[in-house]
Amino acid sequence: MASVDRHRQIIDAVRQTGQRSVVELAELTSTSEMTIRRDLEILAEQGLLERYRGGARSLLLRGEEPPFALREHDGLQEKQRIATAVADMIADGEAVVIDSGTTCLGVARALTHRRLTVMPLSLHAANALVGAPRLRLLLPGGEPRPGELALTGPLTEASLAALRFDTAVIGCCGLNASNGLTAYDLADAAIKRAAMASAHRVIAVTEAAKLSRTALAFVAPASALHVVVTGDDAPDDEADALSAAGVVVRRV
Amino acid sequence: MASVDRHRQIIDAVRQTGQRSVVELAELTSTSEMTIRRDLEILAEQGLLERYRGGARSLLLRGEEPPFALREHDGLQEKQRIATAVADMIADGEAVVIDSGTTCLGVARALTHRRLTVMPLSLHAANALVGAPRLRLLLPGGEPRPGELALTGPLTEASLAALRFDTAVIGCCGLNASNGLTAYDLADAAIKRAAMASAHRVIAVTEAAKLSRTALAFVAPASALHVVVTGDDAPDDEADALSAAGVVVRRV
DNA sequence: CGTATCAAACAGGTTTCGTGTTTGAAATGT
DNA sequence: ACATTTCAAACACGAAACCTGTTTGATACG
Repeated sequence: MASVDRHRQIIDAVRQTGQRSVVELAELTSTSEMTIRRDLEILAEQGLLERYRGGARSLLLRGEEPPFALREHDGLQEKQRIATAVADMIADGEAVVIDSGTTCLGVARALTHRRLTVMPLSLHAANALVGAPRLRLLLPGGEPRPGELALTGPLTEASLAALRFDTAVIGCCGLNASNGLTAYDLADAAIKRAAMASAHRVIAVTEAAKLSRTALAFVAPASALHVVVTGDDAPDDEADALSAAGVVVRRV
Repeated sequence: MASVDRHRQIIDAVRQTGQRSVVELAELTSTSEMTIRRDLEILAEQGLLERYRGGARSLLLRGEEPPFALREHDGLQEKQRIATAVADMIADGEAVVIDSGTTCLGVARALTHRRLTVMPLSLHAANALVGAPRLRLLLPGGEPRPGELALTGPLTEASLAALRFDTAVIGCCGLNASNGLTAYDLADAAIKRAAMASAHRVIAVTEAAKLSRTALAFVAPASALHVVVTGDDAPDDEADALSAAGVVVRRV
């Protein structure tokens, strides 16, 4: 996993100053310039940065969501704990809709060997679940957003509107009692709302860090959630505020 | 690709006599019994055969469709030629629905770098198309059938019913003038019909071998097709019969 | 026109994967 | 109950794939 670390190093360096030269990056990572060029080519392909002659500039604007490929390796343990905790809350035979995002992908993986009906809202989760023998996999229609592979659009909303689930597992980009559940992407926000409307019980999952964050698109007030599963280092005041809004907060 | 060939050898041997012992297969492939056991484990996982102590028995019944993993490596060149021929028939800007199956997967791959709106009817094709920069990818809902990953069911039909395409690329398990277009799977047949109904032009793709075959589920008469693209070793009489039904036959 | 940057090709090193062997455990048959 | 067969796990070996650095000739920029 040496190359992955270097990629992250490059991304961070480029984001820090907006742009970096190939020579700088080669020095920083103590590799050859050729390796840096190959890395930049890969990262540019993923849309993480823009290549120009002699270097690269960042495409990650402040306040924007970092891309899936990066978030996937962040806080793995916390996500794992959250995922198993959520899996324990779901009973065999239930029909579950699982939102897009890395935390929800973890939940999907934790449900692989269960006997359930599952509708994932991203192709990442769908791919993780195909072939699961006891699982009934139901895919919504829609347009997969590049990278994230989250399904959005009228087809997705129509698919959700046609179904009723026992539980919705919703990810979020920001969540707190005052601003409610928020997302970076407007289309995503609409889908989250639709998924919540189609489910009897709503479980929100989020790393502790997101409790102090608020994203662009408002999805729903905290009171619309039944359970929030988050990390064990979630601040007490936020947890209390959510509890006061009638939400069951589970820190794992 | 040595192991792939051995797997095929094993499958063929097992299907030939219904079942084979581990010792027999080890001798036949001139490998160790341990390797055979590992192979059988893999193949059993794919649902290609059933393991029992000392050997394995075939699960491929006569007249049933061989699984995706096997067909994928069959007649690669013919499929490639068909795929490029179909791609040439499609103009930039069109909206295209692409059926499931290995031949259609080839067509999807051939369209990767085009400027089109594409709705694939299988997750295999969907995965091949995500990340294509100029492509607008539209996914139908539905339940992915294991292995094939073909999307079927009411959600799929609803997605298709809501849209109108310029071209439908349809695969088939059997096709000839007298029995029309046929498929192995009933649910698949319904989807093919829905896709054809939603498209202005219908292109059927099929290896030449399938022109002399007829599968269980009737989809549509040959006259419902506008173009058939097939291999260059397609028999003249079948091609003529299709032409007589008003279909343009393209042999590549 | 000179310099910097780049992409392709080659070579070395490392890692991963597949295979074979061994060993002890489990299952089957007598 | 015992002997035999079958199996799975562990280890070791070799081949293939991958990553990286260097070289070289081409291309872009000032």
